[in-house]
Amino acid sequence: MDIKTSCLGVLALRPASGYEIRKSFEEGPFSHFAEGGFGSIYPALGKLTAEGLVTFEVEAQEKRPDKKIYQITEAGRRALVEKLCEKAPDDDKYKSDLLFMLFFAGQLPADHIRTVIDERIEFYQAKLAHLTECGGAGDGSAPDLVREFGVTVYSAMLTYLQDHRQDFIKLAERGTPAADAAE
Amino acid sequence: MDIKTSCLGVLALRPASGYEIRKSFEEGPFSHFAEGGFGSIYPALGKLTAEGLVTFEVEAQEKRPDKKIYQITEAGRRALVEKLCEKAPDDDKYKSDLLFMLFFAGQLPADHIRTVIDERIEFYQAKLAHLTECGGAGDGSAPDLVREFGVTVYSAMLTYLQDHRQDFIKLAERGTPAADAAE
DNA sequence: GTCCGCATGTAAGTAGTTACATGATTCA
DNA sequence: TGAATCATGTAACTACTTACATGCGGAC
Repeated sequence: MDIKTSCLGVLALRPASGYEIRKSFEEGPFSHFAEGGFGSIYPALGKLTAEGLVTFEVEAQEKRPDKKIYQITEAGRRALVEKLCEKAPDDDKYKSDLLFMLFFAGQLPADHIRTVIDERIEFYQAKLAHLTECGGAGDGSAPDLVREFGVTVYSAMLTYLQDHRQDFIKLAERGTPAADAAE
Repeated sequence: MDIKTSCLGVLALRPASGYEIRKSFEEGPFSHFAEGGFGSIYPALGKLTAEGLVTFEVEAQEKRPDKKIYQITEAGRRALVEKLCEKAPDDDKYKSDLLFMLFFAGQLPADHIRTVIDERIEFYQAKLAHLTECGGAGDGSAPDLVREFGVTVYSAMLTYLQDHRQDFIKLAERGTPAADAAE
């Protein structure tokens, strides 16, 4: 999702500063679909303000730059709904750099394959742990259902990687050219 | 994966023209991780040629622009391996516009939710059909294993959507604000 | 005493998308 | 007759990333 809509999404839940928006991209419920650094968030908030989709209040702080607390406006909520109602493109075309790499497992060093798979397994385990622990009580709310989706997908990928880790490593050790079996 | 590496990946399997590379982004085994239109492919091939990573031969055609058949060089193969050995970033952070939208199911029209979910279910079914029918014979090659990964992931997402279609539609009908249950 | 968290922002650069430009052939 | 496939490419634009700029306070 584009950065302006992502910011609007976060602000639809509660007012926040640019810094807090960034944090919620990393930790909160939005960490599964949004991303962006300060270099994109601050300009985005500026544009949203200019368009009247958000407003902000300055909270003075000692020894730190003043904090700007952004709040979504009614127009902002309408804009968010409008954006979300635009026909969803074929986003979830599953584009994965890991898969791209594994496709060429036969031409790559076995050590590299092993390392990357193990790192990814750990990553998925951490994601799942996070999703499970901080998860809602299965209350059927939208955020909870979306969380469950994440659990489903990450579990599937984790299981697959664990089951096929050895297969990929063997391919790398043997050196099987990917071209032979390509469609 | 960036466009230059994607092109190199396709050419590592067989020589191809820019037009054919585009097709393989849509249909071939690369359709799960690569994408890009002519506007990015042709400039990328130009740069790869300048860097000596690919070469091309012109195949004259009547009544059509001459076809340029690109071929990967040894340096190109080395560059591909090098690129694939660069530490894979946290790419597979599962970023999904569908999930972003469903997170706000309570604020959106039920019709929209229904349509989008149904479209996505069909999309996954088509993907799975394609992966199953044109799939390798379970020969354990890298492309085959990667195909299997695709089947695993798409199946998981399909099942989830089918199981929770009604839940999301009900949320939209009732109008449950997402904010209430947010982390 | 060095790194991390808090807090904002700008400037330059990269990479990719979209629209345009051209044009024959084949299929419905 | 209209759309899709084949075939290449450029120009303008959009959007995002990375690096820079500043600086206190607290933890290790």
